[in-house]
Amino acid sequence: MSFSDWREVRIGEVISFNPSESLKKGEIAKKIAMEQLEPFTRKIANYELSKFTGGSKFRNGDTLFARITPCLENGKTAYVNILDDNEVAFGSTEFIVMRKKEKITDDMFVYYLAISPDFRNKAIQSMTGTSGRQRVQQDVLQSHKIMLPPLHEQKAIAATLSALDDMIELNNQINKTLEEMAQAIFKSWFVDFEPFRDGEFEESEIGPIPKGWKVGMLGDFVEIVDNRGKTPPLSDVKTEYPIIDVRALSGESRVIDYSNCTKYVEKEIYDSWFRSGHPKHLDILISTVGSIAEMKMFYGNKGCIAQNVVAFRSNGISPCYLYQYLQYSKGDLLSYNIGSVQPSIKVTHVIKYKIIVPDEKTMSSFDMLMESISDQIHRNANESQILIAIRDTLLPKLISGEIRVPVEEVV
DNA sequence: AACCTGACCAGTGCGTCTCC
DNA sequence: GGAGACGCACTGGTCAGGTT
Repeated sequence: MSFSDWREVRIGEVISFNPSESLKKGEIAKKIAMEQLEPFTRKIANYELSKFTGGSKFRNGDTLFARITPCLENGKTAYVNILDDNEVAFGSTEFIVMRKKEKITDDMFVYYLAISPDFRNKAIQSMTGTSGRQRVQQDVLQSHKIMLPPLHEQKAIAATLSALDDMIELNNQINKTLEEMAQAIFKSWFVDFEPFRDGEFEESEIGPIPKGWKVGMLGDFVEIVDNRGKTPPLSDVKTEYPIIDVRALSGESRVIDYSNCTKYVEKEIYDSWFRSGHPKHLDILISTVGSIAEMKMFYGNKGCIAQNVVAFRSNGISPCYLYQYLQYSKGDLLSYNIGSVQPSIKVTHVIKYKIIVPDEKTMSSFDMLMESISDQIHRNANESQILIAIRDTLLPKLISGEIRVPVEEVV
């Protein structure tokens, strides 16, 4: 293969920016807000139906490119595929809409071009504006020159990257289903007591429970690890000891997404500074300020908890049981909010929360069931991290032609 | 050592101004 | 009059440092 069929073009010649679309004021249409874009995620998580008042307009196959700081830097770029054919939707005024040109560019290739480091860096360098609200200069992007492969090779490049994104999305979907299953089983056993219906029940301080079970305070079944409410001296470079802060606890999955961790400490600080210790495998990390009662299971053994995060280490009950219990009780935990300016919960209050503790046999069977689900979720999340790393390594090399994808010659 | 407070930065929607 | 540019306002989240 040669480069003879790749040609130098200005991006504006081969991609339409903010193509004209019409929506009447007040018309109900699908709206995709900035918050619905996840960093470096192709798929759009959600949309709402809303009256059109203004903003960017787009169709299926378009790429949405956040142009305002810090959304752009955070990689908020997405590919629209949640609309019907010929449907026009609208979104944040801070999206640049990028659309393929018929027979010149491929829509999925446009998306991968938009998330390629070269394009993103050009966009970030072009940003101007005062009061800290920097925005991309669209004309700089349009006049930026790239080497464009022929259409059939664009499709091949996009298909390669797309296959990886498909697998990542599938893993996420499987994990979502597993989480729902785990919660449904928990509810059936410990809220509705379905498997124990035929047995004897006895009164407890929070209602009837199967005979032989007990009710206790959360604090009796967990040890608490926190970091004294302070921030340790941080490392200038990425180390193997990330600080897990409130932000890292957001998201639906129980597995921490370490790409949300941006602060690290040196080994020396990790070893000496945190007097109450570090989270251990299967501890449950919970946020106590801001987005309160967000929780994750901690897998592995490296990481430090930030202030406003505490670790619950189960003591005498199964960690998976504790996790499902806390997830189910999230509403109750939120009601411990004492913050006036911003939400906050105190551990000293939360540990008084009353929980049901089943007999050992039940606990152990539940744990066996949950452990396999929990392990699978962890494995899938890990696999996704690896796929993301592969995609991010391949992407700039494919877009620039450093690595070529075999394609059928087209006559 | 734990708790509390307020400063400050980040993230986002909205309103207004300007230009075509 | 419509669309884009751009500043403002508000909320969320982090963190240092004072108080208990």
